[in-house]
Amino acid sequence: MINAPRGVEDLLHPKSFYYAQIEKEARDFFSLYGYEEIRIPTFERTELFLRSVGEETDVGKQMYTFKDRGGRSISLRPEGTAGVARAYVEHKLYGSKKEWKVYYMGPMFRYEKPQMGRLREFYQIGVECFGEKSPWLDVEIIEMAYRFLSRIGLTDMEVQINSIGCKDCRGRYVEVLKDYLKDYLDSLCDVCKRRYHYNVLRVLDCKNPTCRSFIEKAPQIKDYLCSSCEEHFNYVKKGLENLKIKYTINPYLVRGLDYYTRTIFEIISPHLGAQSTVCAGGRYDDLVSQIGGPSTPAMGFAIGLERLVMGLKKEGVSLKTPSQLTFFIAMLDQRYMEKGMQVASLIRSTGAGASVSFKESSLSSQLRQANKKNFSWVIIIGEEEIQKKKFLFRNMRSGKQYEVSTNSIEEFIKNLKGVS
RNA sequence: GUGAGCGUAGCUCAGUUUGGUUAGAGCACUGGAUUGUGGCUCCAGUGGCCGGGGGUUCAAGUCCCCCCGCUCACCCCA
Repeated sequence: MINAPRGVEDLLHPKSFYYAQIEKEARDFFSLYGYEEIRIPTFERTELFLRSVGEETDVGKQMYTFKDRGGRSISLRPEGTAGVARAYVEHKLYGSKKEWKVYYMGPMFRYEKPQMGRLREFYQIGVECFGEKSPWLDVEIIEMAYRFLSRIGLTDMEVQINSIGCKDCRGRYVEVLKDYLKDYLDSLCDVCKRRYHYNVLRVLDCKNPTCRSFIEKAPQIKDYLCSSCEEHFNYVKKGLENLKIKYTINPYLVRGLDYYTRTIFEIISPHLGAQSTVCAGGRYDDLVSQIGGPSTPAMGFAIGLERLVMGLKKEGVSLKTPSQLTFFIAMLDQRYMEKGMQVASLIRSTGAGASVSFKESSLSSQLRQANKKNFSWVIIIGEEEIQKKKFLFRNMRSGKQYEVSTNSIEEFIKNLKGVS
């Protein structure tokens, strides 16, 4: 018995249905904002991801990386943004002066130890816009994420925003923060001691109570933003209020990567444990230049499907399967299979659903099956029906039965459709 | 990478503390009560390498060791 590798899962119904439904909704909804779908490769040159995440060493270790037969280093995409940015540069879309608005969806891969809401293969839906620096884009994108999640049915959400400034003002802030923490370095937790050196901003979201007490009194980035970053952030806040999007400013919200600039945001679904971020996004004005394109402002977000579905489940939201006219064809003997298959075929040609009972079992059992699976109608085929050249249509809601002759089946179904 | 918890029927779990005949329940499935009619009820039945291997013992689901897997948390989080 060969099991699936660690950290991957089969998506069975109803989860597969949920994913499909959410993806369908995403296509419809994002297009209302003028976004088009892009399908990017599931693997890229490793270098692309390494360059997009910066010099960070830990991150590279969490990728599925291998050499192809030509000796090139290839990695399965750990996220969507880098690939989209690469496509933007490769197709020279910056030439057209217009902003480029795209969405994508599909599996991502990270070699991590699986835990709640975190798998090695996981699904994301993402949105990116290139070539627009206006804070109003930030507002629209946050709105789009928020409204999309509401539309799917998530109600318990918290929108958190923050500005981490640009290279210049963040650089200054990092120095100030380091200077402040220097005196407490010995009291910080072991993890923060390390973070102090390689990514001091990460100290800000440490959960350790002792660290927290120092963090609460620490200087905050909002007081160190340069005037244009501050102005940008003010527009974002005002814009969100204008659209009645409730948000909280989380001064400790940070990002591990250094291509992020200015606005960053997360949408949290509480009661999802340690992995409660359903949607994370932000502005990344430095990414395109980092991977070799012309300096281009950009902003986007990604939604994690497993967490979204978990959130829906916790809230008791269920996405309804569209009610469909469905027939279950029960046979009293395998001899009538040929007839049964013909009837099923005929029914499907009218656009209604039909399932044939393949197994030989009692009529009781077949009706039980049909009931369990929520069929609205059962067609019974037995000796009597064959003799009379009529089929017995049983309505599973009312229990009423109708004799329908072979050549009036289509008409019968047509009438049913008119009613339902 | 670190730590903790768990692994018994298709599913959810009891039984493990204190070793003792043939390993249980509920749900699901199949049949019957109803010789061709579902849901409710009742009766019966199918279904287990008790995660794998080794050890202790007259005897191991139960105790000991190793391995594997799952889960949660930490780390990390694009």
